[in-house]
Amino acid sequence: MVSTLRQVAERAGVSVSVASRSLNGHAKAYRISEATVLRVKAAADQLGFRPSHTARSLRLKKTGLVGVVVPDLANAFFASISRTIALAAEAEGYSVIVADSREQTEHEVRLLHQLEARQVEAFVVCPVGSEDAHLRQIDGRGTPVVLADRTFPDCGLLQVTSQHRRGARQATELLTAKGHRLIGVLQGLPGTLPNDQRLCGHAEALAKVGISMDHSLVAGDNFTEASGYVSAKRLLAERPDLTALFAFSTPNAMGALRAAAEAGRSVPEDLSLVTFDDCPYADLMRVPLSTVCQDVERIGQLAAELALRAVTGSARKKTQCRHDVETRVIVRDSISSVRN
Amino acid sequence: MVSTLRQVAERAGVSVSVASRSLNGHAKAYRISEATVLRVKAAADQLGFRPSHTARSLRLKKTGLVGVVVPDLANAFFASISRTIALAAEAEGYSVIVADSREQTEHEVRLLHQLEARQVEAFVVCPVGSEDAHLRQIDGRGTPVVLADRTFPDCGLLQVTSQHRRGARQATELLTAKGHRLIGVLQGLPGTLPNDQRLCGHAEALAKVGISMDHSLVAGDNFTEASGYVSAKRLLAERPDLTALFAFSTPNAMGALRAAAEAGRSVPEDLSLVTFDDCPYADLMRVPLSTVCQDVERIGQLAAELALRAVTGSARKKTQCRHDVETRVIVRDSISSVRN
DNA sequence: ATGAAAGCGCTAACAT
DNA sequence: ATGTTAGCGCTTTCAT
Repeated sequence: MVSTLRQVAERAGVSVSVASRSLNGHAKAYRISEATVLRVKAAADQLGFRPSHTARSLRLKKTGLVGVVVPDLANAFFASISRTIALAAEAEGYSVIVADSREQTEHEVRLLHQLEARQVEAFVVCPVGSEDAHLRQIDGRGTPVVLADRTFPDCGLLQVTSQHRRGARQATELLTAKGHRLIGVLQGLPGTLPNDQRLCGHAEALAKVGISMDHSLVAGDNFTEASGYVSAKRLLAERPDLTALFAFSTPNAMGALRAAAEAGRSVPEDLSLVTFDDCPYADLMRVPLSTVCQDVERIGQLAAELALRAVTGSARKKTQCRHDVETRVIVRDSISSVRN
Repeated sequence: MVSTLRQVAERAGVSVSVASRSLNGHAKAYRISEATVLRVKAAADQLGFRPSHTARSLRLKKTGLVGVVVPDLANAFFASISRTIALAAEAEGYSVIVADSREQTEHEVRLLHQLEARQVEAFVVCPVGSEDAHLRQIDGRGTPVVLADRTFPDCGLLQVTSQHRRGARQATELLTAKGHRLIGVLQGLPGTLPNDQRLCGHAEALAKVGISMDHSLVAGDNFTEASGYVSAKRLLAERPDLTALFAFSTPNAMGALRAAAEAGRSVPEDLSLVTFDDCPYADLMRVPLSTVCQDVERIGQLAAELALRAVTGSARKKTQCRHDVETRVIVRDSISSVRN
């Protein structure tokens, strides 16, 4: 704001158009003389000229902004995703506006609209809740929306998530291989694709050892620590015969750990635990959890690419709108064999 | 972008100014009739009108943007600060652009300039390195810069940080109270105020029990896990008589934990450890660390307030440009008594 | 090789 | 009570 293009032009003794072109590297395209270009550039940095991104955005109808909306920026998973997106965006000259929806749809909607008014060119959102109408609406209105992590079944939007079913199957297999047959599930938000796919995977793994899933062994209503704690507490009380728990998120698992401690069950001796997704310093925990961890970097990277591509790219190819990133099994020592 | 104010005005059969005023609540100030206002509003949402924030920014010379630059968004501490700032900013109608400097001054400078060009109205930065010239320069150029966490001695900028000296004194006292006299220090980045103040606090606590600080017991060159690991490794090898370690950050402490394990020293039995700042799920770690933890929420909140105030507020009051947020001692069990 | 001028969408004097 | 108009700072036809 310190100085405008016009001032630069005046100082260099040229018109604003020449100044603009010189500074934007359109010099040769407009056959502007070398000398002039130099003169303009000199004037520009004498004045400490910083082109107004705002004015440019208005003129070009391109803000160079990407909106990222996550449920909780303090959660390592979302912080990491945001970071990756920020780095990827930056590499393409974009900036990222982050917004924290505090796990509430109401906020999510408000923030989305706010950012829409700021004319972000694309959204990456890790949605809360199990409704996607508002997201589809925004996308339909012209700002591409890519969903990351928490996606929805049958939703036309671009989506990046993990191989939940396969991952969950592997997780449960870790348990069944050690003889566990009575496994409690601490689920996340029902109705979301990650949750429901993990449920499928779990059922598949159980089927392999000839048992069918008992829905009374599934508890929980969100990916939060509170949900994990409450449901583990309940499950452990109602079904003391459970030998293992499968937590659908790190916070769920942490809640379970606390509930287990309170119930006097030590992990892994009296209770095995496996979780979906990892957390920093997991190996330094009292109970290093065996887990099926998501490739957060890759998810963020891919989401950023899709978002940026949707902006610059031509037609939206509906082919493969969902990307399932590979998960990785990490065996630590939260699982013990069932004693017969 | 779908529709402009002009279209709304046309549809409502009024001029753009009336439309603008009606929509912005300046109706009564301009004595616009109730009926007109209603007509305009109706037209607006029939058209799904979203005022262009870009155009408004240009006109008002106010972008409503705050730039947040942190060394590593995946680090829980910075993620948390960013979150708090985002929430506080949002409450005032501002949005936050986050940028990750990857612990490198070079990137920090580049990002800062980029955001400056975007005309963010204020910065909150957790700086990397021990140079503040570029930050002062930006502030001098008109965009208020408030430093959070990593501040610098004698730097005219607004700063929010913790009571490092007092906190460090308390941390060391936790150790000396248990009889520790040979304490290794895993420091962060020398030259930064947090680091140097913590060193002072440490020395003070030692002085209280009649010993003076031995600088050969201080190692480390950054707040990273790598620095903690390497320096702990070295210290433990060179001075096997050390009975305790004081890590200046969570990553430093985690590095120390790994180094200790490799050196065959178990914490707290063969080595006590205290750290500055906390981390999520600290109580669920194998060794729940005693710590002096920072009030991240408060730091973020205060930083956001200062930044927002600097924008809206009148003259920059130079009085008290540094805010030292209280720390809190959390005793867990990483400290044992020295056996005599 | 350079300039004049239109206009992106909005707000706020300044008229009526 | 409502309309006209001049910009905000920039890019880009369209002239010359």
